Amino acid sequence: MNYHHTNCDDCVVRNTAICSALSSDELAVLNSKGRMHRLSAGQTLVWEGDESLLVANVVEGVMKLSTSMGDGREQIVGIVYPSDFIGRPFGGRSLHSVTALTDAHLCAFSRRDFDGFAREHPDLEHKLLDRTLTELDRARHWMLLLGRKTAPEKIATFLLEMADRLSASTPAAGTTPGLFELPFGRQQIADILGMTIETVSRQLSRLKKEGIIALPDRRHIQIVDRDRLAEQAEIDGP
Amino acid sequence: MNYHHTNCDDCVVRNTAICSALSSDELAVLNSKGRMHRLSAGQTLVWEGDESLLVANVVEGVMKLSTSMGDGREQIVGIVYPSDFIGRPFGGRSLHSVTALTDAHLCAFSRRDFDGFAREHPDLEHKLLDRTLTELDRARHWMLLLGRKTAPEKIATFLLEMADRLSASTPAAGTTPGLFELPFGRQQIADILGMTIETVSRQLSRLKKEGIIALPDRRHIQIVDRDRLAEQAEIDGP
DNA sequence: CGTATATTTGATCGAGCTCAACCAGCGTGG
DNA sequence: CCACGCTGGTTGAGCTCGATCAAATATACG
Repeated sequence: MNYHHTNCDDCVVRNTAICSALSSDELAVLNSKGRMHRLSAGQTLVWEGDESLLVANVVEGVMKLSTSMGDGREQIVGIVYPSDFIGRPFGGRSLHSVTALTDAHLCAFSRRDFDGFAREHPDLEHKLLDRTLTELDRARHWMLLLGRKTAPEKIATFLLEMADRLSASTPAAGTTPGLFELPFGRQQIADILGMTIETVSRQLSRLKKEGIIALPDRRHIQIVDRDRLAEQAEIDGP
Repeated sequence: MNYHHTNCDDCVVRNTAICSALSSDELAVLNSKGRMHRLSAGQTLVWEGDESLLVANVVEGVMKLSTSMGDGREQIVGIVYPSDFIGRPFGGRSLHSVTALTDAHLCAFSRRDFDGFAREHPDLEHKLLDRTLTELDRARHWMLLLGRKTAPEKIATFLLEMADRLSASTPAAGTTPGLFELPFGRQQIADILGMTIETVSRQLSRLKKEGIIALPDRRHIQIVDRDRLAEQAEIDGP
């Protein structure tokens, strides 16, 4: 069996996802419409251009949002972490694919059900609005990186952002500071930063040689000299 | 005098801006908190990093949202047309500057007033949410262009998008089809597409030489062969 | 008209892409 | 156990697209 109902009381994102806008009673109603959904790494939940049929909260795992061109060029346009919301409520079709990068765990709803419920619960819509505004800020900020930063700047910015985003979720906090596990391979880093896999690899090798980072294995990065990395990111803003 | 109250009944964006969610009575209340604000071309309303103190509907004119780096590199992250909403409601600071590209006409509110009013009017928040979701889709879609498209593809995509966006607003529809007026100079096109002014100029010259577009003057573009232009844009999606 | 500003065009350079070989880890089966 | 192949990552060599530097031309404006 691939999905089933669950009790929100046990939910690890109960207080961080948009559900936090709801009382226990309201949550019970929403819960009756939702289903737990498990995805394995690499599985795609929604394809670019699909009609938007479902929305979900991410409970566990990391996902990517991506668009691609006819010839295979791909751009990752968003990374989604636990307690984030995915899907396009209120009509329309999805303009990007949604794919699991790790095994993932979603709390999913049919868009129809969710739309109806949301319209009756302004606090929920408010939370969603707040989140969407933040995502929009984030996306626009990333446009600066894609349009104007050089390869060294892109990599440095990326590593700093990942360190912040993943430090919380990484294993025991007791481990080496600055160490984290990337939920993606080199090609995906390239697709996030708008460059090629070779350039990503070369830039990482360079940072390693310069002693700014260490690369314990394919998937782990350790930031050794955060200050020098920040220099390379060329902090923005006038 | 730079701004004053106005009557929403005469407002040209009354039925297209988020105000369309409100009844006349509600609108009267909101109106009492708002002020008409005029900006001249080039004026900046909000600076990157500023605390978010005001929000507004654009009534007339075109504006840009932009972020920039210490050394002057700039990326335009959004273009705002009449009936669009600007500003960052619900706390936080603005991550991008907001600047008028043409003389503009805003219906502005203090963020505090707006936040309070919005929270009491779910329909207004809903409209805003819908708009924000659309903007987020648009921004993410643009990330594909910035990260993965070549210069010819960027220019072609840009011209097609501008033709669609501006055809409505351009003077009498009776004019030559495919002709429109750009509200920006070459440097701004470059800052939208993440390239240099020289490359923009060269690409436009090439399209002209190939007979795909005509350039009546600095600010006007006429699309002569839409099909061939669309070819060059390399339509995306798998 | 003359001066400041925007745009085009030309010539050259180099960051990052492409093509290609190489290498490390790792699961499979002889 | 070790050879094998497979996937994913690294490294090298050369080339290309778009950036940079520089100059010429067009347009606006007093």
